[in-house]
Formats: sequence, structure tokens, C-alpha cells
Amino acid sequence: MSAVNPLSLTSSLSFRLGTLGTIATTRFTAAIEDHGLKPKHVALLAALDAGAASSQLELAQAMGVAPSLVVSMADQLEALGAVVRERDPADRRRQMLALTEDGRALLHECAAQAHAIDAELAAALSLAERESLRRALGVLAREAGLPVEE
Amino acid sequence: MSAVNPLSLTSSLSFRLGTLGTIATTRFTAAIEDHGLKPKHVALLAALDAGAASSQLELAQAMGVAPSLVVSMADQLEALGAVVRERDPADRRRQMLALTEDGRALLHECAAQAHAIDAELAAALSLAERESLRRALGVLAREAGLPVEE
DNA sequence: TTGAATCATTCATAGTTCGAATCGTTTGAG
DNA sequence: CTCAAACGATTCGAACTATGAATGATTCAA
Repeated sequence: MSAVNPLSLTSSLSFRLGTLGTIATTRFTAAIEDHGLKPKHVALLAALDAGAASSQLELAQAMGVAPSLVVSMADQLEALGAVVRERDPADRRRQMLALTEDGRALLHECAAQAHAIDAELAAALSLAERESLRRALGVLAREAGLPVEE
Repeated sequence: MSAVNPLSLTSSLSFRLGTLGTIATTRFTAAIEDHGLKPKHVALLAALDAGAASSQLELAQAMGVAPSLVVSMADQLEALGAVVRERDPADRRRQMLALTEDGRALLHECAAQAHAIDAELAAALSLAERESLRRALGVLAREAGLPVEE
């Protein structure tokens, strides 16, 4: 109906991903709030769990954030007992982060909450639609250079 | 492979939407930068174009942001000549915003750039996959209470 | 052995958004 | 008809996030 159609902006893939991404992130943020975590913290825990990186600099590069941000997040996660800091014996400049048992449990808890949100979001989709959506987003993620487990 | 599987966080719908949404938004932000716009500005133009709201307060509610933020965005859009401010004659407290011709052209331009990003993002998907992804995201958007044109 | 490079850390800063306070306008109770 | 309460817009200060520059410790190479 709009004068801008048929190039409708709001129904474009980019805009939909943006708005839906914001909604999902907002809900996730609220869900993990009680744990004293923000999505970025959970992303750091997940990167550690995936073995994608272990030194703080590597983590920063993997997550696409400034190294100084990893420092403060590591501070907080350490205070929560979710990770331990340890200098690399082979290169004492490097701070190695490792998940603790508590950290692993915390990550597990957050993953469960993410899946609960998934179920809410996708409630109106059939099982087949849900599966093809999952697969399509997986392809997009891989194309965009994000780590995709197989 | 992770200890957290099968509740893998990073492959959850919420997390994927969050990260892909960030990527899409980042690219869109870069694409429209030259126009002096940010995604929020474009969202405001789109809401106006869709006729979803016209007073600033209504706009704020439709967009889910503070009324004071609409004020500053309207200032900037007015300076760009994209919108005009006009007091509602029937209630002079209300500031009505209306798209100008330039504003409509600007929105059109931004929509075209969003679709260019869409094409990049979805390059690895077949036409059928792209279409079913589009439809699934439409359903999710409607379920989440977002305006979905039909 | 020493100067350059590297990693972690601190700190000041920029950018974004919100909420409280203020001003003009409208509304409704009396 | 009047005036106090409600309402919308606007300004302004504060909180939060993330960044980049500066610093310190460690490593590496000549």
C-alpha cells in the first residue's frame, strides 16, 4: 500500500532479522538477568565452551569486540566463579580463561532459557517450518563467517 | 561436541536471530551512513510511510522508544528535509510529522540498499529456501506483535 | 643485552537511550 | 466560566555500553 513498495523496507530480510534479533535478544537478556549475566557474557562462555579461543585476545577477536571489553567481562565472570584466569606458562603475557564447573552449569542454564524462548517465538510454526528455518539460518550464519557447529 | 549439547546455545533460534540481526543491522548502518541516517531514523520514516502513527507520541509508542528520542530524531530528519513538523490544529499539543517528497525518496533509497544486503546475505540459499525463510520470519514477526503488511 | 613487538589492563571519552523536570495546551469538575 | 489536573513536546542530566589511547609486564630478535 505504501508508496515505497514493492521495495518494502520493513519486510526485507535485513530489517526483519534486525527487529526479530532485537526482540530475541531483549527476551534473552531478561531471562538471564537473575544470573548476573548479559548476552555478551554468555557469548564469551559459549566461545570458551566451544574451544574457539582461550586467551583473552583470541576471545576478543572471535567475538569481534575490543580486548579491553573482554577484560571487564572476564573480571565479572571470574567474580561469579564462572571462569578462572591463568597465565599461559609458555607465554606469561597471555591470560588463559577456562570454564569452571559452575560456569559450565551456568552456560547450560542459559542455553535452556534460550531454547524456552525459541519455543515461544516459533510457536506458530509447524515442525517442518521450524526445521527449515533452523537450517536456513544456519546457512546464513556460515555465509556470514560465524562459527557453525556441525 | 560441547559439554552443553544437545542444548547448544549458539545454534538456538534466539541466539542465531540475535547474531544475524546484529550483522544485518551493522551492514545496513554502513550502507545508509552517507545519507546521514541511522537505522532508527529509517524505522521512523518507515512508520510514517506505513501510516502507523503521525504524532510524535504515537510514533514513540509504535517504535518502542522514549518520546524524547523521537524528538531528537525528528529534529535531525527535519534538518535533512525528510519530514515536516506541524501542530495538529485540533490539538495544538500534538506535533504531527509528515514525510516530504525528499523523505519518501530517501526511504526508497534505503529500502533498495536493504534489499541489496538481503541478496548478499541470502546468496547461498535457493529461491525456494529464500521464500520459505521470508515467510517464516513474517510469521515470527506477526507473532511478536510487529506490524506485518499483507 | 636492549629495543621493538605483544598481551593485558586502566582510564578517559564518545555515543545512545532513558527519565525527571519544565512549558504550553487542553480538559473536566465545580 | 474558571482553574486545577492531565497531556504532549521539549530540554537536560544521568546511566550504560563500548572503544581507543596510554601504561606495564613479558617476549622476541638482532
